[in-house]
Amino acid sequence: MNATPNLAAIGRLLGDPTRALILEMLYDGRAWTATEIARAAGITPQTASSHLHKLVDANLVAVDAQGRHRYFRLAGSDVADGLETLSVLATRRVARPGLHRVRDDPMSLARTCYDHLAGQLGVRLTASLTRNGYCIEGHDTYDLSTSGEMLLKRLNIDVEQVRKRRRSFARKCLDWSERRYHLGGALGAALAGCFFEQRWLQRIGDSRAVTVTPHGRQNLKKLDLL
Amino acid sequence: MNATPNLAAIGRLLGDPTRALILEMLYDGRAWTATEIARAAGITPQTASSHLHKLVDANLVAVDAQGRHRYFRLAGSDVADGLETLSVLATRRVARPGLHRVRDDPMSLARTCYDHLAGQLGVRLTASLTRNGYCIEGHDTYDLSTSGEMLLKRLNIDVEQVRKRRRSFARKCLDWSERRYHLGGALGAALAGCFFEQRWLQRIGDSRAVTVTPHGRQNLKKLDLL
DNA sequence: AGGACGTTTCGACACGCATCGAAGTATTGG
DNA sequence: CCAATACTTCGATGCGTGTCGAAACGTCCT
Repeated sequence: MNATPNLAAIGRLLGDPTRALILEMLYDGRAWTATEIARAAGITPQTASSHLHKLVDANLVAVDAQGRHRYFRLAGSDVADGLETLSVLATRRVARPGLHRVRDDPMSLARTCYDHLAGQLGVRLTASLTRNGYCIEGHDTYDLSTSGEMLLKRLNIDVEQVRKRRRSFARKCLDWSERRYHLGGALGAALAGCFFEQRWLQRIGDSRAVTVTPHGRQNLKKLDLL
Repeated sequence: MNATPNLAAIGRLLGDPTRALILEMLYDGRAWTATEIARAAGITPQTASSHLHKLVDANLVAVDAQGRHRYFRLAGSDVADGLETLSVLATRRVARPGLHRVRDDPMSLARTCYDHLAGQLGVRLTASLTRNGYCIEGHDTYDLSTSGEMLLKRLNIDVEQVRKRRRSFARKCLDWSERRYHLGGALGAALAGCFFEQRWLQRIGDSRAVTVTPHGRQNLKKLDLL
């Protein structure tokens, strides 16, 4: 029998450039129709349909039928986590210690990783949180200090509510562009959600890339988070 | 630009059945020559060589040259971790809640996951450790209690030494066959190493599968770990 | 009911790539 | 220095599968 079941199968599934593109498009949790995806990927709808159903069969993608439209979305945040982990494996190919070039494209500067923040912004925010003692870095997680709880209170985030979620509270998520950890889990999602809600951050078009608004920069600096 | 760089590339790399087989063979950290791998995989040496060099180019596999022999091994434990994560994604395809059939092949019963224990045995040991209060389960990690430290002392494991390692101390590793967490990280490796050393466990042939020796079963029961 | 639109199925084609035989390059041992 | 062994390179072959056109199927709107 196979030691790692269907490893080849899942690899083949992710190995097609078009399917990888589709997964990237679904990465942030939003749902799209097959035709929209086809247009974005530069393929015909029937090709997109074929790919999407392979992904659905593998339970990586879920589909919601609404009338004649079918909305495809990632089956869960764990799929995004898995893909992010895989991206870390992928960047091993350019791993040259000491030769780390800073990249300045929007995606490397700031992006969403499913529902929390990644890229230089994500790593920098996380560093600020630990530097100011709001978060304490563990081996695989972060802990929230009492001052951290107060910070969240000031941001109108209900910490108890966040802790109750059926997922990791504050996991360390490895960043492929920075090759450093940033804050993920329910806490990371809550913070990112708050920033978007306050219009401190906004998405660049329809991509995963994110910019800090002037208003947001001002407030984040005031909190010594930037 | 690509959001998840080379996702398709790494996918294609893992997507070939033969390469997946090779990776499985290297999974436990041991090193093999191209010819040995070719024989095991049922392919010619030149085909194996081709595959191995693609894996080396991607930094997933490292090679040690010794005379006319070249020993290929996994580039690091993080590669094994990434592959295990991917296997979890792969098992989504059969995820039927409530329909979990117990599998009784050796690989599902007990195996190594790089350097710690997985399968039913790994999950069961981990459950015993937490049940007896030796370990406390966190969101992404385990913590060692004072009674747990004493247990390790009885097993002649130097906890301080293990803590010093540059890797997660006691991470939760998700098991593809059990779909439950088991103990990984430096602590998991130390425990597994101890058990092998004492001949409480032994490998089945050259596979990742493991059996508990009668002697081992007796001692593990005495410690209330089985 | 009929037209429009989104989606899926089918069949044909073409490209990519895994595979192997043959030959070439290292390294060891006599 | 030559034979033996391990490994690599090259070129040819064949299979798998991503792709799209054509057409069928559902659903919505008028």
